[in-house]
Amino acid sequence: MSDLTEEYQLEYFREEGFVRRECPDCGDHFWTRDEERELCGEPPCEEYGFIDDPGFDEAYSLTEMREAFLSYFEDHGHERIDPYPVAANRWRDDVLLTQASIYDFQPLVTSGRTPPPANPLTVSQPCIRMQDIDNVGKTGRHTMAFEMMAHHAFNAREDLEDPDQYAYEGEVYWKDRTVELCEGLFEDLGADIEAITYIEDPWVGGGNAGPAIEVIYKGAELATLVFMSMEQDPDGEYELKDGNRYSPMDTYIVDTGYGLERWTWMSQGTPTVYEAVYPEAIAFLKENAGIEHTDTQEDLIHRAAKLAGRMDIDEAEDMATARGEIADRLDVDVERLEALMEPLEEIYAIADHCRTLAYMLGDGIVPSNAGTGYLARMVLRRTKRLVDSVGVDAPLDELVDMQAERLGYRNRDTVRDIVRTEVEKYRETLERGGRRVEGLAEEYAERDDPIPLEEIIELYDSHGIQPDTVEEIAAEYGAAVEVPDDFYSLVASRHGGGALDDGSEGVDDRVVDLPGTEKLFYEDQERTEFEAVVLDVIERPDAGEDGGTLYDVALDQTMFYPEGGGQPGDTGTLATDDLTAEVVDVQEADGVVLHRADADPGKGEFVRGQIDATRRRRLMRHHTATHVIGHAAREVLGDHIRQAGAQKGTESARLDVTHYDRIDREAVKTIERVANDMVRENLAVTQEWLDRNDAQANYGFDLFQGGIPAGTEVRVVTVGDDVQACAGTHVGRTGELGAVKILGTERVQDGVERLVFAAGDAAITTTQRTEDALYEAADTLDVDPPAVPDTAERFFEEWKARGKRIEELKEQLAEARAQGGESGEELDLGDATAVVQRLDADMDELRATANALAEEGTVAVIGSGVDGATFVVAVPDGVGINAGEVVSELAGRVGGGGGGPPDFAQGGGPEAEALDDALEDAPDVLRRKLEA
RNA sequence: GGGCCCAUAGCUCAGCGGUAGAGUGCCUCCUUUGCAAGGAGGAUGCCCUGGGUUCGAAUCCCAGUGGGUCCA
Repeated sequence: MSDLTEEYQLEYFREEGFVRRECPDCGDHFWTRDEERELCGEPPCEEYGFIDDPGFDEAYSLTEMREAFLSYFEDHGHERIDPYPVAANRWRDDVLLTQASIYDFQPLVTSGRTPPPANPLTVSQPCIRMQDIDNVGKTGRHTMAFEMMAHHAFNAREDLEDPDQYAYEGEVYWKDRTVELCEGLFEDLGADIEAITYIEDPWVGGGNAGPAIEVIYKGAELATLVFMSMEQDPDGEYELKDGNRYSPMDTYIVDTGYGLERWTWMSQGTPTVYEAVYPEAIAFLKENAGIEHTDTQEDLIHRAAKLAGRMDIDEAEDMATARGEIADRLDVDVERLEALMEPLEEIYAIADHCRTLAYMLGDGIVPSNAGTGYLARMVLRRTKRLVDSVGVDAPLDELVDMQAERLGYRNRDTVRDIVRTEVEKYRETLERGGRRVEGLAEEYAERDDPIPLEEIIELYDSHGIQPDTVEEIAAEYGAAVEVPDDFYSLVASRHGGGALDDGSEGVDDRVVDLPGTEKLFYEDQERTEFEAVVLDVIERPDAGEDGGTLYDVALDQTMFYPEGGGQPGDTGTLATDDLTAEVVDVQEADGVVLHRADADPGKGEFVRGQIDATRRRRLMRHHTATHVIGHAAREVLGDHIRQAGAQKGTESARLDVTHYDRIDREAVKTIERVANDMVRENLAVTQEWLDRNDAQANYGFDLFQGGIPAGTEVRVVTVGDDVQACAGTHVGRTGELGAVKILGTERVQDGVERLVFAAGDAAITTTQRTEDALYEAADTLDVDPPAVPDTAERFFEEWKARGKRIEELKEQLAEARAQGGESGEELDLGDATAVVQRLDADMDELRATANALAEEGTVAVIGSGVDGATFVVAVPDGVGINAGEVVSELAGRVGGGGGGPPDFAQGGGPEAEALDDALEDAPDVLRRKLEA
């Protein structure tokens, strides 16, 4: 077994006269030009040495520093590329947010399947790390949003037998050049390169690993140089810090990260990073919140900030303890320090959070209850709480907009609209929650009990109310609340970890060995017949719907479109001279199209393929219509509209789009109109294979609506102004759609709306179905279709009025019966009288009659033979008979049951024929109950 | 992607197998006529939709629709 020590013996270090040392404090090995140096230079071994003593020649703003970095690397042979969105889930499904520049190139570029946009390249990539959220503002150095400046080089081993297997070849540069470039940058900025230390710190992550170097200057880690060159391998020769074994890869990648904010901070030497990065925002917020400091206070803040930078808040779990220690060192009162620092910390956090929101919303993330949208919602709500707590009265959308403007976003109106909508939603949630808590607090305060933990968890988990909010409100009502320290892990335990089902079917070995199928459907989308050779037939382990055996037939070429991109696979037939096999489904695995058929045409046979042309045409129309609808929706609702999913069928299709509000009827009609304008213009639908990096550079990230495909080339489908990477089949011109009809919308989740629509003959069919329903309703009401709404309303109103009238009449009837003589025979029970009567009416009438009798002071036993046998028994006040018991006994005789309160009960059973017998026994039952 | 919660009068909600309720708003009258006035009376419900269980469902079960919320 070997470790990575050898990997750090750089030619560059030798030539430049570096020495390798071991830090006596932390034990790390590092390289330095300074022979006298003992410590590694990284906190906590050493302190920040740049506060009030900047490490570069000049002070740089964020923008200036970014430009200095990018142009330095441009001057040294790197191509500058545009940053990617912060929503990393737009090109990979394993993460939500972009947390490092290398995320831009995972997994397709790093694995060598897709070429990088340039090589070598430099980028300043906006990143968001939610992990640090609690530290933001407090430590002086943590930010949630940051830009990772980077230079990357993608190398492939030069001694490979088959260099073509990767999308890039040969070595661009490796470790020596990387360190040299890094040091050159320091020199350019006027740093004292003698003071830089390079700490050996092997990197492991996501199945890859390699040597890495932390670059420390004046106590701050300014860069990390990662040399990704190994992959996890049980038989690998290197065992690394995660306990796994690794072996070298064919590709090796220079992955660097330079924190833009830290470099800017270093150049200014301000007490905290925030003052260096957001000077305008902080000045604005301070003024708005009315925060002013005397010179002595200012001095104290300055001294406290320096100490805050030294504290490792991650380890000092408890903020209060950390604060206490700082107060001790400064020899001031903790309360005084806290009163001074807390508003400032909140303002720092607000500035950072607003920038985070600007990135998220500007890049098209729509707040939601799921995915990245949920993270955006969390940040927004947290920010709103901070803004309220510190007393800033500027609307949140304005604060976010300030950052969006600075970052150069163009969709600022939409961003503001989203923020306003979200703030309003949050307000409603708080209001709802507040009422709920008040109710609970009152209840428990009355009983003098503390509000149980279960309730607190329920309030948070189901209603989104923070425990401290509950405490606040509860205190007003004098109710106690106990929130344990591990509250949030208790909540987490409520969400039992569901087992991940990995949907990967596992590709059959025989399929892997087959050559990729030639896809004829891209060459001519109108053709429906073809001839092919059967390369292999694999019997499916699972039977078809009717129990018959199914076979996966692989051909050398095919017209059958395999399921993909929301378009179902084609159906049709494969015929030899001897038999015709029905193709019920078509899938693709590893480049091989598998025709799932109900018969085995025989390996090596010639087959004539015929696809179901009508079905295919409908699917094609719906696929093109999906692009048209998506484009129309974006035009009508805004640029944040993106595809969140799609499914095409023969009768209709659906497109899920990201949107922060319900799509109302008016918007639906407008989208429908715009879509049909596109149809009437009869736009050409073109399909071409383009170099992916060119296409991405031309059309931007919005090109990829339905996921990111691998490869050097992408298939691009253009419909008018709409351009998308798409592998599906399409009609030639939009005119072939005939008409597009939106059938409805539904909310899939918060922030995602589903548009259901139909095109062509399907649009006609579905519209006719809706019309049929209307005509039928009109026919029933005996009016013309346009009169249906008014008539329906009138009928409904009348129906309700009639119901009320009937109620009234039943009451009157009941009273008349009770007072009139027809109320059966009276029965003397001694203390009271009773009436036993059969009255074939519904339950309402029975109840009314029994009540009326009871009000007259008579015990009432009424039985009905309508719909089985039912009884109602009413007992006046002061009579010692339990109505429930009487009913229970009577109902038992008709095969049922019953019950109710002692003064009024009802019941019944299915045996109507036993009703009269039961009523005859009723007087006996009453007497017995009275005696009991 | 998963979990949990909710749907009842115009509004806010209670009721959780046995005659649909409260507060507020609304209408009428009285007392008054100043800042959330007081008193008396009254009207207002497909208890979200569809199935099921039951003698009986607003109430229990299942599905759907609409909303809320937490987690990854």
